[in-house]
Amino acid sequence: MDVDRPRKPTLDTVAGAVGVSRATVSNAYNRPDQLSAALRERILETAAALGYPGPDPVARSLATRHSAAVAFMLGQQLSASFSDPALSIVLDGLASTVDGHDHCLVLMPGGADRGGPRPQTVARAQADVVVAYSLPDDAPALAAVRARGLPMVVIDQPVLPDTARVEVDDAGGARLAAAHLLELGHRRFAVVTFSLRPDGGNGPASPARLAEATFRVSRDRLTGYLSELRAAGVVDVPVWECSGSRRELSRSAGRTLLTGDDRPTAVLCASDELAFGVLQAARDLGLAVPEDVSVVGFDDVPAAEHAEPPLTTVRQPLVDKGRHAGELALRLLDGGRPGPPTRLAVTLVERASTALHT
Amino acid sequence: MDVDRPRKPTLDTVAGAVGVSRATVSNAYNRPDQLSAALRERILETAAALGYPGPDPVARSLATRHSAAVAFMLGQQLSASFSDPALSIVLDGLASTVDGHDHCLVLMPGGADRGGPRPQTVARAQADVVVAYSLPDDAPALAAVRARGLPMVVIDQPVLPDTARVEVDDAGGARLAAAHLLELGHRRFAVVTFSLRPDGGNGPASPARLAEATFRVSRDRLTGYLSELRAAGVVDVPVWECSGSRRELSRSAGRTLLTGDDRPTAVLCASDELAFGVLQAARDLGLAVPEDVSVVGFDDVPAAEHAEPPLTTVRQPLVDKGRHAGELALRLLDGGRPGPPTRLAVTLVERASTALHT
DNA sequence: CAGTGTGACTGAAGCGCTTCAGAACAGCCA
DNA sequence: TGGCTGTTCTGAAGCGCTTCAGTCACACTG
Repeated sequence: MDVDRPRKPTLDTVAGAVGVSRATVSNAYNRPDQLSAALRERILETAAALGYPGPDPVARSLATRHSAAVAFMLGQQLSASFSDPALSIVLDGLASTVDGHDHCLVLMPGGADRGGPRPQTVARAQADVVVAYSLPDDAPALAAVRARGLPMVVIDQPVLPDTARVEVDDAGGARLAAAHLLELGHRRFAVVTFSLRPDGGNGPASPARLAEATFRVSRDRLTGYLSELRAAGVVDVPVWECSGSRRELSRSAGRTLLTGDDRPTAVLCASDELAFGVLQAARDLGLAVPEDVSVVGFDDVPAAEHAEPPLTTVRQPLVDKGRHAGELALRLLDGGRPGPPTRLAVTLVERASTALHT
Repeated sequence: MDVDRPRKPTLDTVAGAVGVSRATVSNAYNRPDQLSAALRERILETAAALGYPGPDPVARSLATRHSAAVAFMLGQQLSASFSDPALSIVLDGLASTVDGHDHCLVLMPGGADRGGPRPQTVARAQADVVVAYSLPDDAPALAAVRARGLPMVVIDQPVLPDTARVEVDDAGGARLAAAHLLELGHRRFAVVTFSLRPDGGNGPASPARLAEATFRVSRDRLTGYLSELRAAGVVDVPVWECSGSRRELSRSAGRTLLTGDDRPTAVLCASDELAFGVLQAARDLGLAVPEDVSVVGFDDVPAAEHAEPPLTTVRQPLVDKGRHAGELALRLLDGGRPGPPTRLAVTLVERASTALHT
C-alpha cells in the first residue's frame, strides 16, 4: 500500500521539474539576488504546484551548521508558571524576541534532575544557544550544555565562566524593601520565601538550610532582607520556606507566622505571589493590612496593583529580562562574545500594603 | 586566531582515535548490542577524553528522518499563560509526556498571524508532529502545517481532516452549569466570556459577533450556556466579551453587569479566571456571593477551590488533556493513524459560589 | 574436515540541503 | 576584435550521522 504513495518532493524534485540545478532552486529560496526574477518566479510556482513546502529545516541546519533555534532551560516544572507569573512574562519576552528573528524556541522544563532538565534532554536538543533560567547552581543540565560547547546566557543565576548574563539586583531590591519597612518603624519581621533547594522543603528554614540554598534568587532576596535588618539590629527573624510559589503555600505559612502575641508587624515575601497568600492569611485571621501588619512582595507582577490592598513591592523589569536574554542569545548565535553582564535596575513601588508601625 | 582552534570532534574523530569504523562508533551510542562491551567501553572513554558530546542531533535527525521533537502551537501570546492557568497545566502535561520519551518541545507562541504563529515560523520548525492548542479556526499556521505534511493533533479545536484530536465537551459542561443555576431558581443571567475572535474586542457582544466567533472554546461554552437557558425560556441574556482572560477584565465587566435594578442573579463565566474577576466585582459593589448573586466558572483550576467563596465550576481534566495530546503525538510520530477523537469528560463541581435564588 | 552458524565489525550509500569556485554568455568600451 | 566586467547558472564537495548488506574470523557440529 505504501508502494505508490508519492515521495515527498525535495529540492531535487523541483529542480528536475523546472530543469535547473539544485543550487538554483536553493538560491531561489535563500538568495533571490543570485538568479533572474523570472526564473525565481517559475521555480516558486513549480514548487507550489508540486506541493514542495520549502527547504527542509533539518537538512538546512546541517548544511549551514546552525539550527535557528534557542533552547530555554527551566529550574522548575512548567506548571509552576501558572503560579509564577514572572516566569511566563520573561518567557514571553524571550519568545517574541527570538521569534521576531525567525528562530524557534525549544523548551526544556526542569524539575527532573536536581531541578533542571535532564542532561539527556539537553544533549538531544536541536538548538545552538541556550538560555538558562533560574536553575539551581549544581544542575547537571548546566554541565551538559558545557559539554556540547553551546554558548549560553543565564538569567537569575550565579556567574558561570564564559556565559552571557542578565541579572537583576535581587539583594539590593530586597534591601530597599527592608529599609522601607524599617523606616516605617517596624521591628518585628518575618520572611516568606520560595524554594531554597529543589527538594520540596516546606516550613521554617534553619540558618543551616539558608546557608545551603542553591537557588540564587531565593538566596539573594533572602540575604538582602536579612542583612538589611541585621544592620539595623534586628536579628532572629523567622524565615518560612514554601516548597513552591503558589499562594496557597504562603497562605498557610502566613497563618502560622501571624498567630501569637509577638507576631510580626511586617512580612517580607520573596515574590508577589507569595505576598498574595500572606494577604489572604491576614484576612483569614481578621488582621487588617496595613494597619495590623505590613506586607511587601517582589517582582511587581500586573496583579500586584490590583491586590487588596494594592501591594508594595520591588519592581523588576520582567519583560526586559526576557527580551534582553533573547537579544544576548541572538548575539551569541552570530558569534558574538558574552560581554559583561547586563544588570537591570529594580525599584521600590510603594503602594498600600505597608504603613507606619503605630 | 581562529586557525588553531581545534575543530569540534565528530564521530569520525572518535572513530579515528579508537581505530574503528564510524559505523561502530555510531553503534556504540545507538545499538550497544552490535558490538562487544569492551570495545564499546573503549569508544565511550575515548569520546569522553576527546570531549565528544555524542552524536549531533541535527545530523542524526537528517539521517533518521525524524527529529524527536514535537511542536506546540498556541492561539495566544505566551504571557497569556499567567492569566490562563489552564494553558500552563495542559502544556505541562504535554511537556512531561513528551520529555519522558526523550522528545523535545518546540514552542510556537501565537498572537502574530490571525491569532496563531506565523506560517514562516511553522515552516522552519524542526519537529515532526505538531500539537495545536486553541487556535482560531482560520489561523494560517494550520495551513502551514498541512503544507509540510506533518501529522497534527489538535486540542480544543474544530475537526480538521486527518488530524488526531483531544476534545472536551465544552458545550455539555456549560449546559450542566446553566442547568444547575436554573434548578436553583435563577432567571436573570449574564455571561462573561473571553475572546471570540483574535481582534481585541472587549465589551458587550452582539448576536452577530457571537455568530462569528472563531475561537471554538469560547463559542462552545457560550452556546452551551445560552442554549440551555433558551430551552428554559430564558432569552436576551447579556454577553460580555473580555479581550483576554485576565481577571481584571472580567472584574470591570462584572462591575457594569452587576449594576442596576434588574441586575442578574447569576453570572456564567467562560473560565475560572474570569469568574474570579466577577467575584471581585461583586465584592467591589458590596454584593454577597452567593446570597446576592451566584457565580460559576469553568475549568476547575487549583485556585477555584481556594477562592472566596470556593467556586462552583465545571471541571475539565486539564493535565489529562495535555498528557493525551502528548501520547497521541507520540503515536503519530510512530506512524500511527489519527483514529477517532479522544473525548474527555467534564463534571460539575458544586461549591459555595452558587445558591438558591430567593 | 567440510559445513554452518554466529558475533563483531566495516564500506559505502544516502538523508536534503548550502556554498563556492567556476563556466558560459552577453554587453561594453576602446 | 580583444579584453573586461557582470550576470546567471551549475558541479561537486561536504555538513555529521545512520543503516544495511556484507566480509571476516572463529567456534561448533556431525
